[in-house]
Amino acid sequence: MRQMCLMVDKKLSSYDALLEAGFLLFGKDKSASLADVAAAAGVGRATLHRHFTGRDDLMLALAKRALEELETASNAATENAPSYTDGLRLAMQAILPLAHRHMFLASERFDDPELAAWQAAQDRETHEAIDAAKAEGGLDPTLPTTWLATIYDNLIYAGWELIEAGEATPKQAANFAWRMFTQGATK
Amino acid sequence: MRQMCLMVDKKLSSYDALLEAGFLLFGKDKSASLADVAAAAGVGRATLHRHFTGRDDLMLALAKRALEELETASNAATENAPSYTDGLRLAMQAILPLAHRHMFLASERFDDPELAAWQAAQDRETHEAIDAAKAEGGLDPTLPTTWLATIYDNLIYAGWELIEAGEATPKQAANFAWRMFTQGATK
DNA sequence: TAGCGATGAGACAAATGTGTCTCATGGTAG
DNA sequence: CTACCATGAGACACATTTGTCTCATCGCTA
Repeated sequence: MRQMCLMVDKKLSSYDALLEAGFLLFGKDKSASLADVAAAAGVGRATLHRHFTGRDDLMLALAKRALEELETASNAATENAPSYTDGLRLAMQAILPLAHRHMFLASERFDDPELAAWQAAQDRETHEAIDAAKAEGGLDPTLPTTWLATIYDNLIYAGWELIEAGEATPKQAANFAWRMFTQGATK
Repeated sequence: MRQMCLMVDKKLSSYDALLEAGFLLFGKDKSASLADVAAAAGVGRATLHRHFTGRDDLMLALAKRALEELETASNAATENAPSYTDGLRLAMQAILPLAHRHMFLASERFDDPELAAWQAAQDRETHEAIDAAKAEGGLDPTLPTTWLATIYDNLIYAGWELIEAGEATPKQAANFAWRMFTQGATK
């Protein structure tokens, strides 16, 4: 059961190695022990506790890092998008391969105002993009924005499942998810 | 943290009450303790161990019960379906409200030949229905059946999320999920 | 009534996860 | 070189979970 060897690149700092190991192990099993995470990071158990007070603190740091990565990838992909509709497509393409890194966090409950505010801002941005895409004619304006946002997220997850199962390449999965989104959500 | 009172209808047998409690608690938190499950079932901890050898055995029983419920609901909904396409629609409608009962099992690894065979049979049935719907013209035949099956499942989950969030009624969610599926997957 | 079977309550030990502490080591900056 | 700092290893105590066992109780049946 134990991870006996290094699973994470040595070049990383202890802090980053611990986060990487967290994504790796908690992604497989959210109840992995902190000892396993430390071992996978190639650091001692004490060092984990030097950086994080405990499990909750580590989870919170993972959530913030995930949100950070998501935002970075999304912004980079959409900065030159010619339209909001294209922006949604490009963001989906960029986010899809990263989805597995933060999927295990979805069912987690965090009690952190900073994270909550950040997440709310992300949600608002997505909703605004969807509303703008509606105005552009890319999406059916009679469909509630919350419905479309939920579908958008779940199509990303579905695409990742296809990649994970070896059924599709990242490009194929992204194209398919986008096709389902636009064809399904146009009048 | 403990569940001090009965959470499950008294009319059930101990075995069924334990399964109900399992769906309820593991649905919220897959790492809930067996003591909590027993308490929620209104049953002593020893009785749980009289019915199940341990956590894995209980999880396996939950998986089998979930598959059973799924099959029953799906068969009842589709027995008079005029076409395979309609069958997929009716099955989606029937399965959607039950989805949350077995979603937590999706990320579980089972090592049971009976369950594996049963699950494979269900999968085969779904794939056959999708292939038949393609032949009927309801779905784009150039899309891989595995892709469509993955999307079908994820749209069901998305629909359940909408219900859970209070954003849509079961009927609305089912209609929306079906719209996304057919419009997205037709040529 | 007497006995049988299922059960709840609780005691118990073993295993695991967790948080803290100490000590020796190795690298780095002054 | 020397002092400092982060670290790995390991010891330790504590809490939780889990599996087993015993015993008294309750409902039902012969």
